Amino acid sequence: MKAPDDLAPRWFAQALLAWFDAHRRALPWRGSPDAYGVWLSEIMLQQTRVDTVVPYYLRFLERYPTVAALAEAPLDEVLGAWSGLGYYRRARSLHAAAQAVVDRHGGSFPRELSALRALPGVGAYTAGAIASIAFGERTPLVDGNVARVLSRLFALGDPLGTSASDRALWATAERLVPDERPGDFNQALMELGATVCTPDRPRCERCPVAERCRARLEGRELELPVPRARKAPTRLRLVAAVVRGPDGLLLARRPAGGLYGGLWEPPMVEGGLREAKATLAEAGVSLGAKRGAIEHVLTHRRLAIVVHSGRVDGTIRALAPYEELAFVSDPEGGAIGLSTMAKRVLSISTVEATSPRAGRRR
DNA sequence: AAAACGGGGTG
DNA sequence: CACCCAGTTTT
Repeated sequence: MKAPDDLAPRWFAQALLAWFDAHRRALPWRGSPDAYGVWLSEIMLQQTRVDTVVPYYLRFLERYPTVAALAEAPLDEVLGAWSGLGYYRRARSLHAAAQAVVDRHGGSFPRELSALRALPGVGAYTAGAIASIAFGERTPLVDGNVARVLSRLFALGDPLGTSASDRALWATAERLVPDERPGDFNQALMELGATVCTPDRPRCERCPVAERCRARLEGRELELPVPRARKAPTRLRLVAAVVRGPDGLLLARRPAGGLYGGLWEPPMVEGGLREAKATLAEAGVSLGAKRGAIEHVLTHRRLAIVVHSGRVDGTIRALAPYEELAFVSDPEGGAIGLSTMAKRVLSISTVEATSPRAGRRR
């Protein structure tokens, strides 16, 4: 694979850095970045927008000022602070990585790419971000923004997400990243993608490198990058039982791996009402009146959830695949992890209690 | 190499 | 509604 050389790396870095110095957004993790802050922000920013991350980042930093403080916190509390951010495995990895930094690196982050890469939740992108931004190492990185910018600049036509595309993008990024200010350069590339070289309406008139952008010169900026093929989301029908007892709400904890791993929710089972009734009965929960229904949409899944009230008959028994069932007095207090989906199910039954006609929200 | 993994903003 | 976001991990 021949590296494109129609764009001189030095000129490119100079133009991009000058633009970045004039147009960079003021974000809470910028300024004088330490490895802990960079790492925390980068984990949160994985597949998550800047505006969404900012309040979580500030809250985390206040609650866990150091990596040691985070390492000592209970996992359930960290999941509680993460609730609503999504991709909950990140929170579990965050906690495990904090403990690894304390146990294996004496409480300070390593600066070698391989050591960073070995931390849970840290892949090629995040390792490159920490190494370049926090430690000034000449390390490339490729995220969604960089992929789009480079695809257009060099007219890279491989569909995103393929190994061919990955190879070309990382090789290109590696060639461009300068010895001086590699962290600023990487952030500038991402900033350009986020604010100028946007997916739908690129503002080429504001782009500092438009004069040497191949896609622009060929009038193909809207055709690149070629998106990866998308699979239709699978549909899932679920029945949820909202059980209120004297000690609070009956919640179930999901298994650590997989969807909503480690989070709590009202017990729910897959399938139709008849099937759900039988399964829940085995766990000692009997289903009452229907309270409403919601549809919760994920990237690759559509959950149709019918919400019933429920009652415990005698003793509660295990309910697969949940790890544990327990009555919780203050589910949204932050002591445990609760997904937005679970909160919606709970709000349905709460709203329903005072206003019987309330159906689907949003 | 492909699929799983959340949630929300945007046009 | 479709797309996509400062990706990583597992299969």
